[in-house]
Amino acid sequence: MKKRIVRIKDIAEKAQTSKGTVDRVLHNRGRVADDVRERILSIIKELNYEPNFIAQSLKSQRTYNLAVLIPDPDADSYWEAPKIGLEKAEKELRQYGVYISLFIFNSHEEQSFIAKAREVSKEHPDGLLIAPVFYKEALPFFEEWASLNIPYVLFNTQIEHVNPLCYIGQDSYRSGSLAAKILSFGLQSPGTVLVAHVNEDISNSAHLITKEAGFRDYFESDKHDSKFKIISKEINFPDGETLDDQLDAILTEEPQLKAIYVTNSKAFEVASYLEKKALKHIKLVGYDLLTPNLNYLEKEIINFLINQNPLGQGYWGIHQLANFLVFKKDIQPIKFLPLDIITKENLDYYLDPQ
Amino acid sequence: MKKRIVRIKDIAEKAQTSKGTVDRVLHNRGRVADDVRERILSIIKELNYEPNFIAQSLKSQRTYNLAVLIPDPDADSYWEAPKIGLEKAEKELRQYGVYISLFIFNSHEEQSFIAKAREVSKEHPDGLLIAPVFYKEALPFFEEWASLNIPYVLFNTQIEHVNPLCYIGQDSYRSGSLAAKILSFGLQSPGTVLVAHVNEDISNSAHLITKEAGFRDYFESDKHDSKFKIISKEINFPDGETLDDQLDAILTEEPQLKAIYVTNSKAFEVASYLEKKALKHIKLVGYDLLTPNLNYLEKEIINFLINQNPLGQGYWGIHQLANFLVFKKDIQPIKFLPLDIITKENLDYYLDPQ
DNA sequence: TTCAAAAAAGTGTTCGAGCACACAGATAAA
DNA sequence: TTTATCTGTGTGCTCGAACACTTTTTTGAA
Repeated sequence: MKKRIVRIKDIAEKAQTSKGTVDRVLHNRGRVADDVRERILSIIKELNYEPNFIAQSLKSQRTYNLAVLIPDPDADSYWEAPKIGLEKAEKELRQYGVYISLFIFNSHEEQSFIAKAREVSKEHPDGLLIAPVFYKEALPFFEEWASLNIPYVLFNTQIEHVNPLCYIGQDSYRSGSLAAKILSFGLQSPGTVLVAHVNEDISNSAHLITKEAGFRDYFESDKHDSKFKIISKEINFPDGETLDDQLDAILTEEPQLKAIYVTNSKAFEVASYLEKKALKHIKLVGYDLLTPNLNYLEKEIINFLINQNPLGQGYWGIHQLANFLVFKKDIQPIKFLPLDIITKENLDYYLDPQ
Repeated sequence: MKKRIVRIKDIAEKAQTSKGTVDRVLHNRGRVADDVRERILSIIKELNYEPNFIAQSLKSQRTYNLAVLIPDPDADSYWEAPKIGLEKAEKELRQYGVYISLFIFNSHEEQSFIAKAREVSKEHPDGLLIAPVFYKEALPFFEEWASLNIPYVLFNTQIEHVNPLCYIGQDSYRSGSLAAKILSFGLQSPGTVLVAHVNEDISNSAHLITKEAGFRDYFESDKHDSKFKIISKEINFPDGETLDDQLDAILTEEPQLKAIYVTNSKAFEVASYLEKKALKHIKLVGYDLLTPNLNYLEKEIINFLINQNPLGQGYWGIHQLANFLVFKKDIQPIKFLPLDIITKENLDYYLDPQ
């Protein structure tokens, strides 16, 4: 039951040498006679030596400055959750010398992003966690950070053809399929299903396209034999106005509308419309546990929400950087977070996880 | 950003005394002159001293032997997952001196449980994680362990009127409501719904009763105006036989059967029947990600599974004991794990969590 | 054979907290 | 006054790994 913990000293004794030499073998520092190196290496394997992480971190005392580049949570409350998550991770990791600096940009101004990204480069952090909402503007910086040897973790938005330490977020395609599964479970009679992209610049948001593809493919697979007509719309409206007119138009065109899938966290905008018009029979699925969404989930106007776990994204993003920098663990290049299905009945457990 | 870490030595210097004295104040060990104590205490507060946990655990070297009392995973594969979870926790906590001893009993023999529970008492572990499937037999032991000052954590089955350090598991009532919510979302036309307790001694399983209550209350709440008839049955059959006859009988009696809710992990037994008889229209919801369940989830004969997260129960059980014993944290008496809704599309993320 | 340079191996200090022990000064008992 | 006892305080070693520094051994050129 109690495995004796193996120390460097134990290895040294068994190899009839000193801890200094073992240390040199372990860290490839300095020269060691080949036969001794071999002997030590085989003993390390035999005894299954694992460095005492506690002693290691007590000694080293080094600190890790991590930068975080995210949109302003005050402007879009979606970003509050990642911030809470990464602050939680920082608290847990502080004793290992991990510190976080926030670089907050305005999610509506590319220039603000660029300015903050420049600041990050200037800071030379040991690692970076970034939500690359401005795809094109971010590209040159990825090269810059790579050449500066700053490992970066992407979250929220997956980007191809760059080489992050790791991506953290959801599998968008699966996410779309899951939404389709839920809605099709609740739909018996034939009708129309709407995929709504609300207030989102589709050209810069590949992941929404991917969600739609997952959604459509599910309904178009053999088993549904075109019982449902899938349409998709971009619905954009300025601050202070509503999407009532646009949804009115859609409903006139498609009176058989049975369900709506909102591809981002703006389901509450649609829910507000459905409530106003008392359209109880239209099923609604969306994303994210924002307060306005939760209100409509409680009223069962939104039937299900899929949790993208933004808190977890921030939390795991920092932890992945720490796993790499502090704990020297190997990092899987993609960490997909669970697609949690949330409804009124199980909501509580996802609001303040762990 | 970087707060300088405060050491005992810093406090000692500021109080113009030695670290030994500060140490005595911190641990109420030995005598210290009142004025010096006051001075040190106020400086500790002022500098916001927090002991360096890493140095602490390096020094102390003390080990914690935790006992785990669970049914045999080889006999009921449900118990494999908790075992994996607690082994994972042990691995993470080994560097803090945490060791686990397993006490495995036969889940069909009370005597085997009693024998193993006695062994636990003899071992005098520093803490205990227990799945109290034999309610009546366990009661006297809880008193014994309390008097031996062994903190114990319950998981899987919640028991009233005993005083564990904490309970880890699901809110059974909510769990039943959630199952009802899912099924009612998928049921449009009126019909009968069956609550099936498969191969389970109801008299010793309060949590299954609670699940049924949550399920019934959901359907009986105002909004459903008795569209559905809820019946419940205990279905028991010996090893090697099937429940075909009993389900045949139920279907003859209730030809309008639209959905089945299996209250434990045995949904696959019902699914096997539905597949054989090609009863595709009957919706089925059950618990737990056992391999046979997953097969039927894949085929969509089981529509949804609710994950009781047995792996997480083992994992968090050990972590709660460590939080209490090693990290001296306060423990909430109940830790409800999320009610995860699992379907074919999001299954992957729950199979090997974290 | 000698000796300096290079190679290899060994020693000792450090990180922060815990704890055993040593030691000083005060007080009391003989 | 001497000796014992009690308070209060300070010192120094320990945990395991990292790393700077020292010492020993080997090598090869004169």
